[in-house]
Amino acid sequence: MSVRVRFAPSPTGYLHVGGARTALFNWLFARHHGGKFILRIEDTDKQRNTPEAIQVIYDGLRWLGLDWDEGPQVGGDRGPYFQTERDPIYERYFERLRDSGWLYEDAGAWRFRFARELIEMDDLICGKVTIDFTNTEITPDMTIRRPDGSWIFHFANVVDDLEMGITHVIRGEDHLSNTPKHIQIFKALGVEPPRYGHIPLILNPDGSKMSKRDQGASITSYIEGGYAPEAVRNYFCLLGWSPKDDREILPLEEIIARFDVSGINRKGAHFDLAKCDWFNAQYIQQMSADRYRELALPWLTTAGISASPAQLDPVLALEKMKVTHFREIPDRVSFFFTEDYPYDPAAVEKTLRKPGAIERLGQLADTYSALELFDAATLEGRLKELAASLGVKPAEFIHPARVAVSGRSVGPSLYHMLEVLGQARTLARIDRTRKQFAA
RNA sequence: GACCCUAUCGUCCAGUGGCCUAGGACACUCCCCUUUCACGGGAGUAACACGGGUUCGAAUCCCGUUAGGGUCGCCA
Repeated sequence: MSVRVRFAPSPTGYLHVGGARTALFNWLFARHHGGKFILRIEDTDKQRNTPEAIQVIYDGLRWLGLDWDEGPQVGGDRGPYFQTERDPIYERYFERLRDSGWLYEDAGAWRFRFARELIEMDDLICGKVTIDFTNTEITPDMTIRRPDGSWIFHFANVVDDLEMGITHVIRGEDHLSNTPKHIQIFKALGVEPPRYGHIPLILNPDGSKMSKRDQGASITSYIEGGYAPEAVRNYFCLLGWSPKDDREILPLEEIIARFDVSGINRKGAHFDLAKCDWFNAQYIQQMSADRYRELALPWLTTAGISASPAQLDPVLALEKMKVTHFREIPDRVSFFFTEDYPYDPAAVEKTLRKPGAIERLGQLADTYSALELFDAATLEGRLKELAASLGVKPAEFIHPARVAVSGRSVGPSLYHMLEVLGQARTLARIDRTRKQFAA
């Protein structure tokens, strides 16, 4: 029997990291086993059910690279994939249950009469769990249909999993206590329930339950925060799962090959954005120039910077080892793309106003204007020679030069920065700076 | 409150009875590299929740306690 798993979010207007991680584990499970990953939208809560809220789910999953084999937008022969469109199916199962005596009416609502017995389940992650249904006080019967005819989650969820041929239900631990109830319905229907695996929840750094407002809780915050999806996905994979060999940066193909539900931890994981940031920086460092530019481009465009790949790549390369989030890039490289860059007042005060600084800029410009080869190594050699010949430290030239051409006291390696800037622009910038800050 | 799950450095993981004076990573501190900021390299601080068993031997198995989380809806 081939594996069929599903991610069944309800549209709430955002995609929670916990949900995304659940989707990711289902997806990995499906890909590992060559099965199907199905997306089903549990949109029975009419108030929150908006096109925008559903779009957020699509966007989040697609961003993380979690493509679904069946579901909205891609179709499939077990649809429809929106619960609001599955009424006739629920009706059919409802009648079946009612006619075989499992249901009874109570104040207009329909309730499912639990079998009063012990329900044993063998969870893929938590192991054997037994729930005692013999006490009606502790486990009262369950409503499955409201007086207005609408369906309760437990019922619709079970019917959908059954109808869609779901073989493994991998979901958050918050459903662990619900599962025996679901198994009861499967048994009443005379159907073998799927295998269940409950993954631990993701907690805030302080151990509290992560909710909407918490930092890093929403997938949108990663999309808008300048993260590389492959980095975030890699970090999420390691939240509750590991390859067992201490490696952390892993290519997706390898994760798919090694992923296994039995390797999922039973302990809730505290979310650590600092580590997620580290993954992002690592991925950026190891990224191809094309991918790096591709991810940087939207940020540059938004900042009003437009240039050809040929112009962009050398500049971006200068910052590759320093960037943690793509959103930092426009600010880091802006001075390359305008001659009207601002001078940081603190840098001016500390460096350009230093006695002799402007004069040294003139000496450096003289040296550099004579150069025929304007590459980093030459630039460094000449600057150091110049400093030595005048008996001053290279820093006396380096710092003013940096401020002169960039307006800042921090930035890329000076010589590489000048090489990328080119001789003409370098000399023009030094010249203009000298005039502007001449004593 | 009842029921269920869980319990190794601050955090994420490794560890499934002897290889553990507990390993890796993030974060933090220090050093090196670098006359910027980073990257990189090196070093360091830091944990088996507690109490009982079982065993020649326990982080690993059992019981209890404590703590954390989850579920108890005509929400999903």
